[in-house]
Amino acid sequence: MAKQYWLLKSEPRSFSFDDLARSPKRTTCWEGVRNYQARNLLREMKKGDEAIFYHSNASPPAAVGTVTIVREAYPDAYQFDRKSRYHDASSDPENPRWLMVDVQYGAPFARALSLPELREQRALAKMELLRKGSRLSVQPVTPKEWRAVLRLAGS
DNA sequence: GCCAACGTTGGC
DNA sequence: GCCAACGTTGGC
Repeated sequence: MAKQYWLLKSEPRSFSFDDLARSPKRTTCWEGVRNYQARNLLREMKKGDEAIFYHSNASPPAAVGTVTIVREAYPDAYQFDRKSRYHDASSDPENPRWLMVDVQYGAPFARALSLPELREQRALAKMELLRKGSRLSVQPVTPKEWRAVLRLAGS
């Protein structure tokens, strides 16, 4: 099975790429995905896959580095935590609705790639991130797009 | 803060 | 099954 590539969005005010660098083992669980399409993509992730770490709701919004999937999808415990903003009262513990993966810090880009700059790239014309109205927080990235992004980042 | 795009909910 | 109302995401 060939390595797959992904893009993960995070609001830096909640959890930034630097926060991941400072996390124990430079690893975190990717909790809080509450969208079925995004969840289905989490389920397809394989250990060793890589993802672009993207800062949404930032100024400017930007791709800032890479992470590696180090644990494949497992139930997101926060869905059963009444105090969590990710609590989902209608999820059945016998058949958990929401999943998460673990990701590990990979490499920072030599420079952040802002959303406007990404939009200028012809090689990225069809990238999900750049589609009008795209809101998915977990997105597939083609190998071609992956290479184009890393080349642009000078990585 | 505004608002477009999208997903979900729930009445019918 | 339709669709209006509502909530969320996220760029600007």
